[in-house]
Amino acid sequence: MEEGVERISSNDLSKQMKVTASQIRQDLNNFGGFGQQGYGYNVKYLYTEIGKILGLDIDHKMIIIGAGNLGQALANYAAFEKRGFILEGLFDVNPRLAGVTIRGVEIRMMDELKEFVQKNDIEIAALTIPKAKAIEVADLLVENGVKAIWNFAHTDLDLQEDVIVENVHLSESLMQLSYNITRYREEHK
Amino acid sequence: MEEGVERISSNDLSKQMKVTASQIRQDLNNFGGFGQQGYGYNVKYLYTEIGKILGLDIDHKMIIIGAGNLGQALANYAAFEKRGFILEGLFDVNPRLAGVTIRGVEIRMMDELKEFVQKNDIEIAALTIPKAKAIEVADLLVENGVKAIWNFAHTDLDLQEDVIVENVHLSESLMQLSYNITRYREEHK
DNA sequence: TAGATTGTTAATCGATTAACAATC
DNA sequence: TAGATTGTTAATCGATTAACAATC
Repeated sequence: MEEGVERISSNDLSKQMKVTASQIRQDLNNFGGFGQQGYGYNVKYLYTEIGKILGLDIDHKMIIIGAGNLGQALANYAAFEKRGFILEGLFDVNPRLAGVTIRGVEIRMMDELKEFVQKNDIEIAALTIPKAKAIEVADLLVENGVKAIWNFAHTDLDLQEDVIVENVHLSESLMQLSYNITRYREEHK
Repeated sequence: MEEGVERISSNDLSKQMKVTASQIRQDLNNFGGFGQQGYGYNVKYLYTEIGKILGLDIDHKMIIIGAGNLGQALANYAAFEKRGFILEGLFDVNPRLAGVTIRGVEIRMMDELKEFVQKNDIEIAALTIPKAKAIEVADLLVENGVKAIWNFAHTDLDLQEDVIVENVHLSESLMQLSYNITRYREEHK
């Protein structure tokens, strides 16, 4: 779309994405028929439809718990807003951060969390706090209506099954990298 | 191991990990036989062996390019050292950061990068810089001996196939979460 | 020796790929 | 109408699960 391409075939997509054309057609058809025989897929239309599948056509109110380096990094990442993720607040325990704003969003203290979540109908909470506090904060969030947790804490959360949890465990990602280095070395020695 | 458990059966592991016992045995046996009939798996031994498979028994020299919030968050995460990932340096373009240290590691300017990588035999580089610079910096790193890139930039790197790339695309993770919210809603409406 | 539990083979299941009729 | 390319069915492949003989 950025390159101004108007239509694309599953075959061309296949080359760019390094998956088979068959799989692209099969997968897209799980969600509906977005193409047209003899024509291919209209890029703009496909983009919109995939956005709908992913829920990017709807706004999601979000807060970040933990305004340390990682929390601030997330808050500064403007592209989230573009995708419908609206940052409503940041929370931390550090009183030095009270009232500081990042991209216009205020950092609040943890004792305000409960009321804030209820009043502002927060849907998603990003958890960038230490392991020790993560489980209890997650419980509090869920009790007060949060539907999904984006979990950066180095622990697994065991929440009721109607709560969506998306884990980002950076140490696992680094171990995956390390495994690939090791495997590559063994295959080439 | 943290709970002082000495031995464990594939069946008990299965319950904790939410995969079948069969799969645990099948998967472990891809890498060798780590258990003993009638006994199960020795927890400490299994931990060590999995560490070896992942390459955690060997030290990996690492640098971080980009000392913004995300780069600093990574640098502050001490648990990496424990797993053998040794942070040797941080790099940034911002002259205000020159000479600042994080956990004893100095932030250097980008013009020192090439020489530093060569002299210090850097194996892994974490890339926490904007998209626009990522591709060119990745090329420079690879030219000077870096074997693996931990890529946080919002772009895919197309490097020679002997370079290991591990992508952490946070926006994809957030879209996955959004998809799960959407899917859950559709299943329960 | 009896019981437990692995390592491994065989059976099943699901996901990927190939093929092609439908249709723009 | 001819060519292109989808949507979809059928074939293949690989991964997961079940079963059980080996053995601690």
